[in-house]
Amino acid sequence: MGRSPCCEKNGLKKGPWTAEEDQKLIEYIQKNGYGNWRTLPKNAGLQRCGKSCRLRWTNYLRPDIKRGRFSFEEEETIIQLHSVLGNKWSAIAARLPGRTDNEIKNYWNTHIRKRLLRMGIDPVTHNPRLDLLDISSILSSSLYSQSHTNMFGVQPVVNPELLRLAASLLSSQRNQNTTTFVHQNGQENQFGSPHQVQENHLVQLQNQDHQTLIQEIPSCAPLSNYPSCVQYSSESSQLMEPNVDQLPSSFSDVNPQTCALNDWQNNLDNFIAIDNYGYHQHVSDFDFNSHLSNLSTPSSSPAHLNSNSNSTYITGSSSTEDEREISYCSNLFKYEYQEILESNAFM
DNA sequence: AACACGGCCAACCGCCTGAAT
DNA sequence: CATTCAGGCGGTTGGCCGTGT
Repeated sequence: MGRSPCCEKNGLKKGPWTAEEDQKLIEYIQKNGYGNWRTLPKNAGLQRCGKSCRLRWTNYLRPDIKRGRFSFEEEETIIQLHSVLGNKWSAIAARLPGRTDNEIKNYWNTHIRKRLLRMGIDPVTHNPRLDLLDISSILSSSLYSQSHTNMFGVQPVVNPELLRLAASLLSSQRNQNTTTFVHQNGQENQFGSPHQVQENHLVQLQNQDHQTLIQEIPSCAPLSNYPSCVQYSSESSQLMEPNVDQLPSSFSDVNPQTCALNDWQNNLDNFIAIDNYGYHQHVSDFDFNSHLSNLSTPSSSPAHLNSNSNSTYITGSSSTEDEREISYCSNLFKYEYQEILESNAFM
């Protein structure tokens, strides 16, 4: 009934491959190609099962394998694809040339997953972690304490617990498969369920009269729950739909060591930043230096916000992890912006 | 120096799918 | 239709290695 396990035979070696075994496998495949993995080990003189040979070749010995650390762009791609595809590692790997499903899976589990958890994001759903919701704390903090600070080291202007409660309530509404975004001019738009690619982004803003406004901003962004940026209307003290015409013309390319912020600097008044905890702050009020010093570990040199005649940028951390974290936050802003444009949701 | 601990990742395991018989 | 097989996939494991005590 069915097939028997391929490694059932006695005498077949398991465990780490030796250099000699690798050489035998490489030489055989270079000479004969790889077609029948079951007969390959015998023909190649290897005491391994075919499956072990195939895995060794596809995950390690293949000449087109890209070794070394994942680039920032690769990491972004993985997160984006995972938010759509889930744990379909092979499908994700198919879009990352030179990377194997095994490598991506390992990298997800050891790096990205932990990073998202640290940021309060559920790595499965890519939504804010509602398991952190504590009803009692919500009830006892209806007037949110201004002493809270967020990951950027600044005081938030909204209550994150309330945000999560609102998210929970809206989540139940979403089960009806549609949500409504109220347009600035009163027109209503309908959007699909949260698990569709057209994701909705919950935005909450507390105005100067401490009245809480809750709206949903569609973003067409798998990353819409990551630190993001939408336009803020100071006239009405309400969060309005982004006016695409007033968004920065471009965001400079970001590399792990230098994050150009000049576009932000020129448009700060038009934006409100929202981190993944739901904290809001005018971009102009963001204490980037404070945020960067928080990211820096004692063993690394502190990162700095620098300026020259052309741009403002982040530099200085000797820790690769810090650099990645810095560019991560910055690049996520960029993503949100690009996806707003691409979605045509507001046009 | 010795030990404990945790992170990382190559490799394995079990299951699934589709093709061949 | 049932069985067998090869290959693929995702989850899990075990050992290596760096770091902290």
